[in-house]
Amino acid sequence: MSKEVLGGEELSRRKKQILRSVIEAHIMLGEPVGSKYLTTNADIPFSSATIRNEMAELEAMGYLEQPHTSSGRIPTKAGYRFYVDSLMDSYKLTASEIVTLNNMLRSKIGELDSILQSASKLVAALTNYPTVAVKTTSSENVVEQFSYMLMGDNDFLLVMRLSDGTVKSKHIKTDFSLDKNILDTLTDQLNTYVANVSPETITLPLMMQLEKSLGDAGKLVDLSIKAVYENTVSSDDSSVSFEGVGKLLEYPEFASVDQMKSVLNMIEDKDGIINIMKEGDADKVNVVIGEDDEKLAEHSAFIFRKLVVDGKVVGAIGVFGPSRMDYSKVVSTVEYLSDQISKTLGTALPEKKDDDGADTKT
Amino acid sequence: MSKEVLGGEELSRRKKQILRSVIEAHIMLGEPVGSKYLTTNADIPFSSATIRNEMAELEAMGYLEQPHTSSGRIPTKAGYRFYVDSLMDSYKLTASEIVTLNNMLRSKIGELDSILQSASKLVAALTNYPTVAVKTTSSENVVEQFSYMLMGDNDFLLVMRLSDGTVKSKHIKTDFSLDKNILDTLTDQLNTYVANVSPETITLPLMMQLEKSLGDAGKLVDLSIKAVYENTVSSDDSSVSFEGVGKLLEYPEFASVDQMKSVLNMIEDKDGIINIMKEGDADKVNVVIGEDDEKLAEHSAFIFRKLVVDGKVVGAIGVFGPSRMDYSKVVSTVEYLSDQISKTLGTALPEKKDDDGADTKT
DNA sequence: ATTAGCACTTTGAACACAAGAGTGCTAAAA
DNA sequence: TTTTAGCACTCTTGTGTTCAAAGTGCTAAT
Repeated sequence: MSKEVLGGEELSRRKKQILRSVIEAHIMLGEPVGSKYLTTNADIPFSSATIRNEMAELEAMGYLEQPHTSSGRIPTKAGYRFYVDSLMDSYKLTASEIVTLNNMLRSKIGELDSILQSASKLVAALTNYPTVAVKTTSSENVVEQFSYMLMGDNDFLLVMRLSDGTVKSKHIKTDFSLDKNILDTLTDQLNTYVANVSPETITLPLMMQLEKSLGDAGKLVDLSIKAVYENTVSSDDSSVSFEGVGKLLEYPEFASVDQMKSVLNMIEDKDGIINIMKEGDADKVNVVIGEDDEKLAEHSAFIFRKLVVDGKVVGAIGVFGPSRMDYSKVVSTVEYLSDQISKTLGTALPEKKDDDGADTKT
Repeated sequence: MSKEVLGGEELSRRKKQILRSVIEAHIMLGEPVGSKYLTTNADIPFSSATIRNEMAELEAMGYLEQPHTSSGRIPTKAGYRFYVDSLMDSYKLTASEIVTLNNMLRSKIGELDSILQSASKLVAALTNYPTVAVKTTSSENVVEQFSYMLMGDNDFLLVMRLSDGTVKSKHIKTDFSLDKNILDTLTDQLNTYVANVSPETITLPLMMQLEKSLGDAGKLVDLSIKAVYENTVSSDDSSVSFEGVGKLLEYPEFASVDQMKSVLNMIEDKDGIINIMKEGDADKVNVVIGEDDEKLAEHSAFIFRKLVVDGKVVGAIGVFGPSRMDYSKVVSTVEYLSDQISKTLGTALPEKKDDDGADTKT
């Protein structure tokens, strides 16, 4: 007769079985599930009355709830949580799903942006839930290497390779004549004194010293440092993009104007998404289940995983859906795909040379 | 008793007045407007009966329609069209609106991406309709200049400046040792033979000749040309982004699940948007009003203008809303803003040098 | 410990009904 | 000839009622 509320106490084997059946049935049907349904459709060798008793207890423990006095039970947030953490089988991706995923990766080799885009399209198609792709800009970005392209007599392009692998450039116009020598000197000095240094530590004395030592090119130091700042410190390049939001409308819990409203708000509130994702662990698939007090809207859940490349978090990929979503399939898909992406983008040199070593383009 | 259907025939002064009043009232209220409403709220010096007669004729002519036998009239697509083309006053932007717009432009000088983004946010806020920002990639993009950055002993970054001003790069790994000489030779040759050439005209013989003449660097020709292709021909960089879609829910005609569905579909169908925009004139604000047969969903309208910089269409900015949207205000806002953006982005060199010649970053 | 049975609650669909809004038309007034 | 008052008619919308279905909790029997 355990009646504790969420006491962390063990559930009997039978309770687990019933909880699990309720949740899986509810994931399938989207409707409250009653005792009778379970007796006929799940293989539980007890009568509806027994199940009713057990469900009443599961409700008291906080795993189930009733929308109103007389309808079946639906899982609470705690119920889903328990399911995800302890009850759920992990879904096996089918061979054809794996093939699809791998094809995508192979064809779009190299580019974070385009990988993210096709990955999220693909996951949306595979899971039938909308996906979110996030590209983060690490705040500790520094310029690792400078270079230039001479354009005319009076302008050139300062090219910077950042530590996250992207390449930025800045078009600089001058009021004096440029030549190869001037720019060689400039980039040499920049590579020596400014590369690999956090922009905050670039001091005025350093800059003045650089300017002096550079002669003609000195006039360009100021502009160059500005360019560095623009592309590291103040660059707000992180992007959040959605794919397949329309799919939500197929799920009755979102097919109301109010629900739609909150979803649209969420979509437009990129910071909200980023914040949720920030709090996740970097080395596993995170499952956030929404409820009243949370950042996430009620009846919705968010499954995501950060993308780690060479030890750095470069983005994340996630799936948004109703709280009754197909956790096991989504978790497996996200897990597999993000692992592969991380590997693909890693610096590991190609083992064999039949594959060209293409990589990181901006 | 003219009873032609849309005969292109002149409407009497009184009919115009009534049509206009109906449309403006409907834009305000969002509901069918009846004869009685007009007698009391618009200053039409006739009785409701007279207005009823006129409205019946306007309906026969195709400018108005009744949702059902006994409710007021609402404008048809033809009605809106006539209103936009002939009846509408142009809205005067208020001083504060102009100030807001100009501030935005000043602060974000230089960068198409970020200008588009803030512009669309601003227009969404100002008009209370969602906005669309489109960036197009001109298909005649060619690489104008090649350069490189040596990274390790076995990899380097091929840097390309494209004719649209953007800079792209590709990370290339090799299975032999690199040095400055090899890469200098490579980029020299690329600049001589491949720069400013449409990628379609790069033939195999040319490539083979290049490979031969380059010695060690020859092995890199193939990869380099591949990089050129990736970034010009097959680069699908045009982007469509929405801002403020949630606002639509405030308008009752969109506050239904079905309507939402079609809107979400539209948002996800970037090509659809691009196609609609393609057909617009480049030198004016275009107003597309949706109806059954059109590309655009019923009850919605789309107002947009292309952004022309130095004679090239680089993008577009548009406003999406219900067909009863506030045309005059939206048209004015879009017009003003897109004019200013086009000017701001034009090549005019900075007059004074107190402003650094910042430009085009990737 | 389990189950059959029953009374009870809630939902949701179907239906009827009244009120309100707006029309078209006719006949009178300007 | 043009305008308007008046009236019958239509359609929508909201409300109240009824009724069946689903599912529960509890008691008593197995």
